[in-house]
Amino acid sequence: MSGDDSAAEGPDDGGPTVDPHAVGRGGEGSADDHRAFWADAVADEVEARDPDDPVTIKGGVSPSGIAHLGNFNEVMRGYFVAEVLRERGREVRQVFTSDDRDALRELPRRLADTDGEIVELGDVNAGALGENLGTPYTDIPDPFEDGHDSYAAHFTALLAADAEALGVPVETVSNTELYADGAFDDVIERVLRDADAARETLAAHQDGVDGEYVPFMPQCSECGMLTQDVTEVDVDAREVSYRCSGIEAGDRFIEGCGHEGVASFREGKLPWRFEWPAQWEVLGVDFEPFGKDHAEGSWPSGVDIARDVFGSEPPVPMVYEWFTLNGEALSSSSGHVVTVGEVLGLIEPEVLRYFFARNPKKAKDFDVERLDQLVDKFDRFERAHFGEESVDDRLAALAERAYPFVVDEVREGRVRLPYTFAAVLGMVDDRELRVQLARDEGHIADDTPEWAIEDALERVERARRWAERCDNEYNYRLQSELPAHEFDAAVAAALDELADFVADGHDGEAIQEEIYETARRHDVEVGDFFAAGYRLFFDETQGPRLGEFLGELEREFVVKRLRREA
RNA sequence: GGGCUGGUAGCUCAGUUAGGGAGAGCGUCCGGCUUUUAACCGGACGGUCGGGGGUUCGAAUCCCUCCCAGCCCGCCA
Repeated sequence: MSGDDSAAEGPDDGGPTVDPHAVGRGGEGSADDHRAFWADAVADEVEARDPDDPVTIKGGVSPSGIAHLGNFNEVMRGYFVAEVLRERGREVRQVFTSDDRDALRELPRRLADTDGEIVELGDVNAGALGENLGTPYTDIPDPFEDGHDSYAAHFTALLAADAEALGVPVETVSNTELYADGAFDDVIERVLRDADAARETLAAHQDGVDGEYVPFMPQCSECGMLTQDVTEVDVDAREVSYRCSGIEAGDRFIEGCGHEGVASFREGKLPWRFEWPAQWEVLGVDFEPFGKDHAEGSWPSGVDIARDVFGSEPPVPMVYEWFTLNGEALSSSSGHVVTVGEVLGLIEPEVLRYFFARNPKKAKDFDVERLDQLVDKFDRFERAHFGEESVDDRLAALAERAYPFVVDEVREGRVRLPYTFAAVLGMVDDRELRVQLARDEGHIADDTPEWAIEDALERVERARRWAERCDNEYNYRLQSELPAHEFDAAVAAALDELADFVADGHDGEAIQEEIYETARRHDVEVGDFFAAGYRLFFDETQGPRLGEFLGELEREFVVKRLRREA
């Protein structure tokens, strides 16, 4: 049978809904079934299958390089569904497969070291890495030589650390270990014993699958490369004979060593189209979210392979749209990435979890320059949950339902400093000064508990880092040393007079007023005088509201600085 | 070329599954905080809901068509 004749075998044949686009978008039920939170709609779908406990939710990626924010869709989309199911009394196991028997096919332009810091390919031994093209990630030495067993182990460890930082209890599973332990033996046997049926099923979805096609890729015992050149299959002995002839990688071909040998089922891998449904089978997967790249190719073929070859039902699927980073596609290989570790340096974990709680069907941009907007949105979401802000019904319903899954603990009385205000506070280092400024602005009250103040100040450090990273209009620092600058006579005289005023002891509001007055008395443009003030304290021509700011600083310091003495 | 998804205000998005008021935040502008300088408050401006056609008493929402973007249609994952 040729692939073209099988168009009628759509993925919707003979089973429950497997349209991956439909799930998470709501059901076809009555108005009562309408869900404010997509994870509830997905959980409905999972429970409708009446799965055995524990319900298993899977995600997975190849550890091909930096685990970036986009990869965390695999973790976070599953996480929310897991949490919803747990709340409904289900036992849930969330696993994440590191698809680490995949072969390195391309050298990524950028990598991440043991601390998650991004480094360029040139900073590691790229030549040594390049010799491993075509070899599974678990058989490639860790380029950072930091104690991990392999390239795969290095990057998988980073991803696991990021998941933990986000507070997601996910169990990482090494695909290579599943093969090595024989977990795949039975499914591989089934595939190869009925290779014709396997071929036929796959051919319906993929061109170029002919009678020669063997759905197993042995690993060469000499050079470690994977090969597609299987010369003989011995299903009973559970081994295949092969010739190491090399594999395709991207748009080129990597030559093998030519060795001819025999590999067991544990010494190789299934091609992806079979491996994915094999994972469902072996791990008993009930739900799996995946990116839109899998929606049209791998998913429909996986459904048919699961049903026709393995005789089992595929999991509940859900397609998520991809994020962009600053308007452009994330790409591990090109290095246009941001890691969870980096992001958590800029926003709180709950804000990032909120980012993932939003509609998975819509492409979202993660715009670092405008993180303040994301944080503002989270703050609104939080206030909506506590009924502290009137919002439209939709958001209110979402906030009521989803908020508890976004935060570690639902706790009233939290203080959230507006992000840009937190960035303003980041212009000074002194903790007490930050607190005082926040009090003046009304964000902290007399009866605000200490824990809430501590939590609130966490955001200041992050907003400070954001201002520095973006080098935006909040990236000012109070200068501890007197900036070198010459002022003209009128401005100098005005500054001296303002210094006297401050020395007399006035509050911030009065100082603000006096700045205007002083400028006028000396026939200095108000704008120029402010600029002089910003120059003295920030070595810039702009800054935060100056009078109030100076009113909070140590008086002696302000006076001396205005007199250009220190 | 075929298929799938998306396109709503300057920006980021909600609303589309189930037809009925076009919305939010930010930005901008104006005003307030006793007198331009970013934090706080109020108000205004702002959209042919990608274009066109159709169904309907009524369409951002349903149907058709076209345009644009991403993805898939690899013995890649």
